[in-house]
Amino acid sequence: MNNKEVRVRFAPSPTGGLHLGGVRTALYNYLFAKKHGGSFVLRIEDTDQGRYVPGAEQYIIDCLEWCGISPDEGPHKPGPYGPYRQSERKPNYRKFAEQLIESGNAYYAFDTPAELDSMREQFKSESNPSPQYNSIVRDHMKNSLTLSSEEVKKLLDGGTPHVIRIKIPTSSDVHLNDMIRGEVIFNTDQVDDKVLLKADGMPTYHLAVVVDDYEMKITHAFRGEEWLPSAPVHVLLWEYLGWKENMPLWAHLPLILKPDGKGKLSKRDGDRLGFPVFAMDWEDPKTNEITKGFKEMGFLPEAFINMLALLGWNDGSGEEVLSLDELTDRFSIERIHKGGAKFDFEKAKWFNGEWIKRTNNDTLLPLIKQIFQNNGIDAEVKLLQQIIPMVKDRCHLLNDFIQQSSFFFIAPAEIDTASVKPKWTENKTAFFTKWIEVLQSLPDWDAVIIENEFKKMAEAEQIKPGELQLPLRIMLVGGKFGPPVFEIASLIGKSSTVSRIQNGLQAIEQA
RNA sequence: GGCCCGUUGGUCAAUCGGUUAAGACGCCUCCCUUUCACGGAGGAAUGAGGGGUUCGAUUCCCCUACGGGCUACCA
Repeated sequence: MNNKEVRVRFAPSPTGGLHLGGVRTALYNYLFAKKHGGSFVLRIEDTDQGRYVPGAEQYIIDCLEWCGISPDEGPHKPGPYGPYRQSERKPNYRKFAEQLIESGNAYYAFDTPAELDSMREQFKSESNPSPQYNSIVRDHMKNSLTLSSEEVKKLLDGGTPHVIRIKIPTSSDVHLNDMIRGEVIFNTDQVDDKVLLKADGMPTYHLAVVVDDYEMKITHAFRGEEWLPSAPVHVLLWEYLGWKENMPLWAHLPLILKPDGKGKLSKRDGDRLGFPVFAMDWEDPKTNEITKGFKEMGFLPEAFINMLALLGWNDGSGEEVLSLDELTDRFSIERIHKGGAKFDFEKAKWFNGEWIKRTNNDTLLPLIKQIFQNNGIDAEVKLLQQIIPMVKDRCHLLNDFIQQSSFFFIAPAEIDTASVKPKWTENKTAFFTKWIEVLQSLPDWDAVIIENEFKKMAEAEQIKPGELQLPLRIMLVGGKFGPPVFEIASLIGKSSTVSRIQNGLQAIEQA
């Protein structure tokens, strides 16, 4: 770190929804940058024109903003090291690839995809199911190592499609000092001659990540563990380009795994198991298929990032509910785990419940109002202000407010008569019929008064109040849930209470 | 197949050679509540296996097993 300003980057590909793992990588970048007073850069790695998805970039920016971890520099927020889209940096890469050819660390390769296929077919064997373009194979291929310089020049001048590959040295060890994993050693005999510059002139990830990290003065590079196997290529590139001194410190993050089976979490798992995998709703522009996001599922951003931060890291204190500021304060790379963590949606919901409880009612209000609106209910603000503190403790998701309080605004569509019908008796019908009259004559409409009257009358009728309270609840809210029943009655008002009892009685009789 | 990474209850995990092996989620019981929750009190449940090193290993080393990642002109 030696006095250099900390600069980190989150470098996603704009290929679709932003995955949990991606958000966590962005989050760790953000936490680390903020903790050290550094800069957090967003770089769009759109070098694969075939996988580019329009709208994905803006979506990523929106997700980060929702999470409260917006980058300091990026395509949306120009800084001194732009442009921040690799496609716009295209002219930049070729010269470095050619510089590598110049220094003997790379070469032109003219093999067609078909020739590569047949090579793989030819070298494929029981003991080597996936042959690589390596030091042995390259001698049998069409490249500037096997062709004469005249032939190469002719091909180049003739505009023959070609790529530039790194020339991996034989039998040497590449050392990588990972901040999380310590020293990892790779033998170059296991590494293949990766393509650096594609036939379309675009760099591959391998070249682009090194060039851009260098030019953007990145000091610490976080990425998923799936990148570890290609790390030696990157280390070699830093060396060959003469930038070794400036190579960022690497941190390969553990993966987020499927809750059940094995393997890394994918969008499919979310669909299959019924929980979101993306930060926010993602609509595929091709198919118009919408994949649910945590936001729309009713998560608070504070809870979402809190849960993610703790998936693979903790501060050792045992405290789990932490704000972004607290996370920033406590974050440390040394405490990031090495092993992958299975995602647990139940725990995620618990985090959200905790955050709903500790979020101001005023902050909650517009969110809840919006959710009601989405459900076709125009919730009156004054009423909401009374309802939110009453029900927030029973909600794990913001959407739970619908189940827990929609009956304040509209009469229940369905009534759970099955819970009361078996124990229903004639005298209960009589009770409620009479009770309606009492209610109508009540001068003041107040929860305590209603409750007292209710109990008084139950006693007079010689029925246990408990036997009557559940039916009353069912009639007012539709089921066995919600806050104290007399408070509900008080809030929905006399006429609604009376009409719901009337309808309820009818429904129970008919059931 | 090869290479690399990993392995404490069902899940997230603390422990940095000596502990009755924390805590949280989930689950179960009880209390509160004649709704559902919240809250409170309890409970069941963990060091993959085998070798070393050491007075002493969950902790250090090795092997095995298991899990994962990578093995594209995708990132």
